[in-house]
Amino acid sequence: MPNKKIEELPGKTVERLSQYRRLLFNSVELGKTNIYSHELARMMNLTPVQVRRDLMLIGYSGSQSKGYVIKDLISLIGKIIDSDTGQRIAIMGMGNLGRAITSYFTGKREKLSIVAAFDNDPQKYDRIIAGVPCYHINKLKEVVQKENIGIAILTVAPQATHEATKLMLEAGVKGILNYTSVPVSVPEGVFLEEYDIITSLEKLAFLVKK
Amino acid sequence: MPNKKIEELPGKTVERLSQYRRLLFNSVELGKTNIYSHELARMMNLTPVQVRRDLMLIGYSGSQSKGYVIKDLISLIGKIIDSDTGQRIAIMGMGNLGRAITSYFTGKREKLSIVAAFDNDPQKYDRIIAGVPCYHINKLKEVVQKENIGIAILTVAPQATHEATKLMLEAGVKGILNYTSVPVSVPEGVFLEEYDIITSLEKLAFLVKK
DNA sequence: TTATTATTGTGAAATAAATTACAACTTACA
DNA sequence: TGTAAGTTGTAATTTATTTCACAATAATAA
Repeated sequence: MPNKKIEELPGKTVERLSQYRRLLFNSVELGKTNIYSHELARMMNLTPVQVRRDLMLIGYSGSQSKGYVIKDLISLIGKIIDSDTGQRIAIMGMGNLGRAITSYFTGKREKLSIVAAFDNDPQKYDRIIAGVPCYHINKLKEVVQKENIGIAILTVAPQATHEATKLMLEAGVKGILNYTSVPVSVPEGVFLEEYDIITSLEKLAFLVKK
Repeated sequence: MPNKKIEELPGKTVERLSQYRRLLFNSVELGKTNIYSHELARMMNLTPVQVRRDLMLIGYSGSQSKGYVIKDLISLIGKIIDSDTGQRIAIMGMGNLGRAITSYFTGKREKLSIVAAFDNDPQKYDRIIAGVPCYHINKLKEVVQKENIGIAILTVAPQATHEATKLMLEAGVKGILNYTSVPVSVPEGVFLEEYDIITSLEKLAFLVKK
């Protein structure tokens, strides 16, 4: 029976679901049809019980003899984490990192597409970069609304972070993925994920040093 | 009084310390000498009590009237998270993402430096890219040991992830920052941080959809 | 001097996430 | 048939992290 409160899934579980699905795609390509919790666990560097608990939370049941049916599981994870209509994404700042993320990402997910980029460098706007049309930021609100963009990825220079965030929020995006080194704030109802390379490296350096 | 067990700081606290320090550098440049927990909290999108607790955990005390002394705090955070001798880092895979990270990072931290890159594309190895010497992977072990590299950043293609990890572990790195979309495993005593763009976006899309 | 306000420091409680322990089921096969 | 091995599902516990509640302190102004 599916969980009554699927929207209350732990954040960590949601992250792992995304990764399970990716590994399951690979397994399908290798011709597998079923998979055990311990196989998924080993691929992800987790314990089998963690895998089973995550799947329990989304209401999926396997069989004791065959484990989980891969294609059903892929499809259920899709129902839970994908938006029905697809999510449209904008990338703010077409520097090295912006371009790298755009090329890396494009075409990887049917339900998630980067449909616009913004920059204020004349070398960049009014052309197509990494397969995505790049606009001057004075067109931001118009494009975000016309293209129905719900998520923004920030890859601008540190000093431009707050202005970029402000523009995106005014244009109405509901989620921000911040890759700059500057923390940002968002109002109630908007979601934020922040990943900063320097922080990650400093944390690792701390752990290694101990 | 400094915490007896500084090496048992919560991981989240370590991450925030890195970010506090960065914001404190900015504040110093703006001419500030002291700062209150609520100011730091607002800049980081946290509660003041969380800031105070983090500082408590590292054994730093402020004053009720003046708050915290910025330069002392910067220096204490440095003592805790920086390695005395500095940490040397290698980047594995000089594609778009590898180059973007290298250029973004270079020179940002005195105690952390990217000193080598590895790739197996003849267009890339045996030259300097983004300011860093790039070697063929058959020189990996030699260079890692000679350069005393303790941390590796993985930015290779998905299918190369496991081989890249294996080589780095054999060469003796103690920390891996994995930016590929493939989960990796590390043995006891090696630290791992994983950040995958697709997972982050899928998580955001899930949150936005709710 | 005393009350008021703003701050830090921290024990205790609440919340989030991972792990343990084990019941229940299925298959293989002695 | 019975039992051993391997699996899933989940309650209970443990661990990690955040938040609440409030005591203590310092500065300010009545």
